[in-house]
Amino acid sequence: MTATDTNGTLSKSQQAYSWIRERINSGAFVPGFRLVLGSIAKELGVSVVPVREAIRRLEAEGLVTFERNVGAQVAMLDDSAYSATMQALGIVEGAATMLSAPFITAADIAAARLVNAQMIESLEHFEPRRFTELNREFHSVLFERCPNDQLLDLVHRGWNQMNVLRDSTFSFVPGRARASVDEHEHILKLIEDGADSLEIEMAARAHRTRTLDAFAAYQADRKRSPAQR
Amino acid sequence: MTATDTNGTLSKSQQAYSWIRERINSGAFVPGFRLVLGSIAKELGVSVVPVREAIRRLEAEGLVTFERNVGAQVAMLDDSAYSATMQALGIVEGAATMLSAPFITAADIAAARLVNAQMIESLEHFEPRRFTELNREFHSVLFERCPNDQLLDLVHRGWNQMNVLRDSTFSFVPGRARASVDEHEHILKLIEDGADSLEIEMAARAHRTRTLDAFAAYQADRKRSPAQR
DNA sequence: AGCAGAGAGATTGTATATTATTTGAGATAC
DNA sequence: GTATCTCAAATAATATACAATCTCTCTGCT
Repeated sequence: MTATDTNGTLSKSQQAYSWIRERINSGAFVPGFRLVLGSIAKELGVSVVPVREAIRRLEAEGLVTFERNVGAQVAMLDDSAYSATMQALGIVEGAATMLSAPFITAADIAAARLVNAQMIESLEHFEPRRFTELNREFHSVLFERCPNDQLLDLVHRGWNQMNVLRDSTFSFVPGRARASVDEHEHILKLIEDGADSLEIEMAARAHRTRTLDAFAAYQADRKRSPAQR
Repeated sequence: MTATDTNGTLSKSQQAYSWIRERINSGAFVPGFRLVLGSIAKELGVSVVPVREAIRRLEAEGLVTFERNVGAQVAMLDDSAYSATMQALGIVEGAATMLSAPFITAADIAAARLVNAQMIESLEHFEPRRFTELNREFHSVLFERCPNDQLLDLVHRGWNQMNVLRDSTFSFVPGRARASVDEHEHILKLIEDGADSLEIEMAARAHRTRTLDAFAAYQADRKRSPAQR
């Protein structure tokens, strides 16, 4: 019964939601792109109401901004918002990792190491998108077993918000990639050794803090010489 | 009320949103209450679409649950969801307090102490709702100066979700109230003394953890003797 | 060059039809 | 006689089409 309700009959608003979300995530709708209700409705072959509802939902998730009587556009995080999101994600994700730790199996760790190895490989021919994918896959192992659904939800939200603007910023420090991979291994080791929960949490958080610092440095550098990117 | 500031022209969906939200917060719409689109629309004198949008927004905030072709009802957190929310809130709020600490002024601390004193007073003639109000007011001082808006938003979300079900659960441990007030003072003192940021964070988090423990104990007790409450 | 007004385009809201779910009555089987 | 299954009617959500309101832009006049 619940199996069949999600199958063929998918509510049009949900359909619209998935459709738009897909485009945002794939980068077809870049940050700042204006989402016109009528156009989307016509393209999807539905009315404007479901589209509107879908957009409202995306707004609540922070993927879309909405202005009264003006319309919606794909969220565009400026540098400061990006930093804030990253910091918040670090806090939430660190806690989720800490809570997950007792439930992470040896198999999980092995899988994570495999992903990490792929990340190292991918450094040869660096492709930002692929690296980001792998990165998310790795981190998933760290927090997916978190027994607190509420917290886990916050983590997912944070990741999604980061994804919104990744095209414009994720390649900001190629030099950071290598260090990132090493930190991954460090965190894995802590979990494997059954380290103190606070230590695990802070290691996971620091992993983001360092990215944040690298970003700030890059940002300052970019300001100094805006020409050569 | 902040009611008439941006209004004059207040979008009907926003109007509906505020109206429903008000009722939920005031307890007029108790957890589990069924929100029928048509009825609300008629009572507000608007069409069903704005109401629907308002409810979708409340759903995104976690205050309302929505089921396809069935309808909406005020969210009802069971014990486990309540615990999870509380734990997540503790984590997020603890971090927010930690980040706020450097910006908290002597005046802020004085104000917080005043609120705390009122909480002690209110213990004489204990009124759960008043106590909850004061509690939120106190905690606001601790995290409102948080420079990270994203994180602050998560804190607010958490508090609102707690509010949804407070009527049914907040009076669960009157004995906890006194300890809570003492912990408040402890946190204030740490901030005042410029304690280590991690120490502040963990003190703030522990404040919630203890409430959580008390709740678990109460829960177990209730299971043992469900008759006498 | 700068301001005013008209018009196009997009959002917001209403009325209405459609679709899905639930509920209750009646009939049949045990 | 009770229980269960089926079918129909009511109820409520979902989607469409239409109307009205607002915003932004482009053009023309001073």
